[in-house]
Amino acid sequence: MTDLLKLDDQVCFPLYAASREITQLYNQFLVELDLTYPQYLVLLVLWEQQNQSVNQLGDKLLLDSGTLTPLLKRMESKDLVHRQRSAVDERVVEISLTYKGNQLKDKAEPIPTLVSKHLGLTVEEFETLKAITKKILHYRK
Amino acid sequence: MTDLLKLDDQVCFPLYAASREITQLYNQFLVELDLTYPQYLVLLVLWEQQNQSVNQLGDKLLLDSGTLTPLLKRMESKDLVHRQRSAVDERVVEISLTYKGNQLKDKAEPIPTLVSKHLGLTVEEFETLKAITKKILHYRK
DNA sequence: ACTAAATATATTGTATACAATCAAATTGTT
DNA sequence: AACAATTTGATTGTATACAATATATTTAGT
Repeated sequence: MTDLLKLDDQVCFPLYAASREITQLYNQFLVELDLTYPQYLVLLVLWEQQNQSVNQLGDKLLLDSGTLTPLLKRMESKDLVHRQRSAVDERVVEISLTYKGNQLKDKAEPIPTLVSKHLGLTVEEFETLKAITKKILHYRK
Repeated sequence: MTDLLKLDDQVCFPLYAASREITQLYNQFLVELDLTYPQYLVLLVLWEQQNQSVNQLGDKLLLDSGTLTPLLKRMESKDLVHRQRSAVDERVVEISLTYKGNQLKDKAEPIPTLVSKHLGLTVEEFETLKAITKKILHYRK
């Protein structure tokens, strides 16, 4: 039987390495926009819905406040987002896009296509990969 | 047509999130062995071949010295590995397993199976995921 | 109204990642 | 041999990740 502890037989390692690989690939394009991949993800979520709490962002990106708070502060210092305490509930911090943050959407538009081309996967492979990784995420709690 | 910038349509985000998810899952089991997931990966490689340079580890794990050097020093301080300059080439640092690092293999053996069960993917899904992520890694240069 | 529990974010501490730079050692060429 | 180019790790600086804890606020139960 195969050795359970052989690096080459594990699924988790290529997944882990491929994830880093793609992040680096994105970063190559994002550096022109002075963005990192996680910052770009925050913008994706905000472009879909202008105003969201830290909590809502964390739910969608599966990131906790220990990651998001400093990340959002860096984005605020780059004038990409506003951070403001909710008047209704003082515990909530509302994140909204600045003009600059909004404007970046056009420049970001071509990036997913560029990344896809670099990866060289077929359409079926993309769909399969998306389906399986989403299935993994559904088993969390 | 679909919005290219919708989070839910991107492949890269579920891959990124699933990778973090699996790392956390591994860490839940590895914390008993006082290991992190990247440290466990280093041990995987060393269990296959007792003695390797930092460079060889980096080639296999696709990590650079900026990550590996401090990681290996932490592992050295936990008495899991030895770090020693090569006598043949003084630039090379040879990493070898300590007795303790060797002994951990038995305790680590059941972990991949436990993780697999938690993920709840079929055998076909595992194989497909492995194949696609490995394909992604082959496009690096 | 009072107070315990729950919620939302922030902080702290540790551990990756990785780009960029540096330094030492080795190799290749003349 | 002399020396430029290459190789190998280490270092520095910045940016995630995330567990654990802390703090402020709100909600719920009596």
